[in-house]
Amino acid sequence: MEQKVTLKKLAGLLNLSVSTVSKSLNDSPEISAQTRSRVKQFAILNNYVPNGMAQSLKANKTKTIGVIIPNILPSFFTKALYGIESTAAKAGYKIIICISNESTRKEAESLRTFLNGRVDGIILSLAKETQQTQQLEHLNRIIDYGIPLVLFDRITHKISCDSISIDDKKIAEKATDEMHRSGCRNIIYLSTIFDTSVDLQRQNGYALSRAKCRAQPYVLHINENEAFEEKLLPVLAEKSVDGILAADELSAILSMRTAIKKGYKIPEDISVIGFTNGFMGEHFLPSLSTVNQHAEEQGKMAVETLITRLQKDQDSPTALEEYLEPVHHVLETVIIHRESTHPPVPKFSGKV
Amino acid sequence: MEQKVTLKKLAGLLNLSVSTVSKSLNDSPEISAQTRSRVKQFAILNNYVPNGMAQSLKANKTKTIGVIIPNILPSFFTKALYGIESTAAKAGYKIIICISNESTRKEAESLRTFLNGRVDGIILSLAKETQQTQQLEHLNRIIDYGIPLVLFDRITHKISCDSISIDDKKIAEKATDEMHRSGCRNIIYLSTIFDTSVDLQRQNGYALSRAKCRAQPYVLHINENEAFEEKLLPVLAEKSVDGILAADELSAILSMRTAIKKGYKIPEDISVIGFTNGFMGEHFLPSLSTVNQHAEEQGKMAVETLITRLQKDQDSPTALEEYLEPVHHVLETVIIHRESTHPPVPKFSGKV
DNA sequence: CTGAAAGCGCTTACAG
DNA sequence: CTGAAAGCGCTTACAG
Repeated sequence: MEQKVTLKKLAGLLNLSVSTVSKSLNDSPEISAQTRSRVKQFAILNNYVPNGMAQSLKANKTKTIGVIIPNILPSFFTKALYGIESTAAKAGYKIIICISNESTRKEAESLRTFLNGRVDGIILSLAKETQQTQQLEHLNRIIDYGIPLVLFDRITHKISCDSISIDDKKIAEKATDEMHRSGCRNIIYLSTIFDTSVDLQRQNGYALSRAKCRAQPYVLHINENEAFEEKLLPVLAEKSVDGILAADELSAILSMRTAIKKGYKIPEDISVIGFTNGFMGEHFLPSLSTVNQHAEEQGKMAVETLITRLQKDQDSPTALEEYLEPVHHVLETVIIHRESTHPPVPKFSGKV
Repeated sequence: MEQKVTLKKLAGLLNLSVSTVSKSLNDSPEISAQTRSRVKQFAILNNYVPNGMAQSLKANKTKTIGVIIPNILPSFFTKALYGIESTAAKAGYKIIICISNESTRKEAESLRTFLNGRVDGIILSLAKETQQTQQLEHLNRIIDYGIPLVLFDRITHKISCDSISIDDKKIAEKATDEMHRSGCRNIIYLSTIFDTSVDLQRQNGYALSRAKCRAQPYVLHINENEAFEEKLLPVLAEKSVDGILAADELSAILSMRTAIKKGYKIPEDISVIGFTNGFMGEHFLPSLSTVNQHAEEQGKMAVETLITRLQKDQDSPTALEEYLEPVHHVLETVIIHRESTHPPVPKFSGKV
């Protein structure tokens, strides 16, 4: 391991000034073509790599994005992260990732460390606890600080920043409608992610659909540490359930598993629609009909929105920034029909 | 968004020198207790956050770790990343993550950007292409540069650095042995990650076990874009397959799925053991018996090993470093028996 | 106990 | 076309 080679060292060896070397490497027209190429060759020869910390300090930007997600194991977040990483990489940005583990404290801590100038902007999906308690001071601090923030999936409109989401309410309503049209009469809503914004929206959409059919909505919340069988099976029996809208992939799979083990047939006895389009649902037997949340696309949009914001900040004086309204991207979603539901029945279109 | 508050600004407002303010905030005993607390209070009042870039530049360390993984979607890597993130966070390190997408070029590019001093050390699992072609120059460059590198899971011993892995050969042999003892006679080896180090090791272990039974090994490689049914079903029929050792979770699930759809019963007709302990295998019907690769633990060990190395580097003069031999941690693994295999038959222990 | 100065490795107006 | 100087925001020997 040799001593680190710096501009200064290069300059010494070349008998040039640090400025000239720096300008040459940055291809400044100020410097003669000859010197430029000489310096560049010499730099390569010496394995020179500019110090990113010094560059960032000088330029006051880091070309890195801070990403905070509540959890990495559900495939929605894994895929979103993939979308974020690949889009950021293409744009020349690095990503620093933090997992809040659904805890507001951890979320706030990660956010605080991002105040130190290591990231140009932040992409975040809120922790369950944050959405439950609505403690948002740590987010507002970031905004006050002037660090661009983009929320995705688990968002809030109580703070002023860009966001990416899907229309959870609308698609949940549609999914419930479709199950109803295919013959399901006793559809329940099942969730393990209760009190998140997405859960609430999906629940609303579900309730709306039920109301249209003058059916009583039934919402079942199961904790991750609770026994699925114990909570689910009594409900299936009592309510003669023939349709389940599950707010996340895991609970969709677990309910199919539980039902099948008990002797129910899917979709003959019970139809199931889940959220997120992950491997688990795709490869289960029967494969899961599901709302495609476009996880990767959400990640991609989050990065693009953030970068756009960063560029605007750069162009316009800080005062102008107040005029830049937050943008809220709502992605179109779609239901992927697979084996856990009956074939979809077309909507009655007599009116048209 | 106010102007950023710096030491200089603080010093101006307090009528103190920058040095005194800096020392106070760092609780230097040089400064009187009174001044210290006055400065600290004032700093909090002004929402002062030290600039991390400047600190890193000065200290020549960043408290961040670069992580390069080939792919983020397979649950092994998702879980490993989780282990890395949580362990790093506990130790006060941030992680920058890059996904090589199994490409040597991308791996090398990410590695090159890590040369710029943004990370203190690197954790990496090799891209498939890198393992196939054995191009390792980009890794050696990192070593020459003196940046500590820890390899995990997909490792190589051709470069001199720390590594974390499991004994893939031994556990594959054991898994095959167990299927044999439970009555399987025609066990095949199935993989979609061929030519990785782990695939080769598992194949070796499998072959060893087959040899002990004087049985012919049969290795089936399927590409991700190939139709699973077309490749697998003929083999199942021709070879009267009654056992499958699958080198990854996805191919284990896909083979169960394919076999079940064709009318085979699992484990009655065919036993299946997979690798990685992920949700998909855990919740499939039947649930998958699998080798626990301790993904999270590997991630954790990788971070701990790296941090140990960083501390050694700090303590010892560079010359001494040559004497610090690489350490290779090989984690103990275990087979988790679930529904895709017959209950394990105890090993014949007459010798004891 | 406090402060002036140098330096981490860069970039960039400004002089010559 | 080249270079000296200032500065990004910190820390830390060294003086006083």
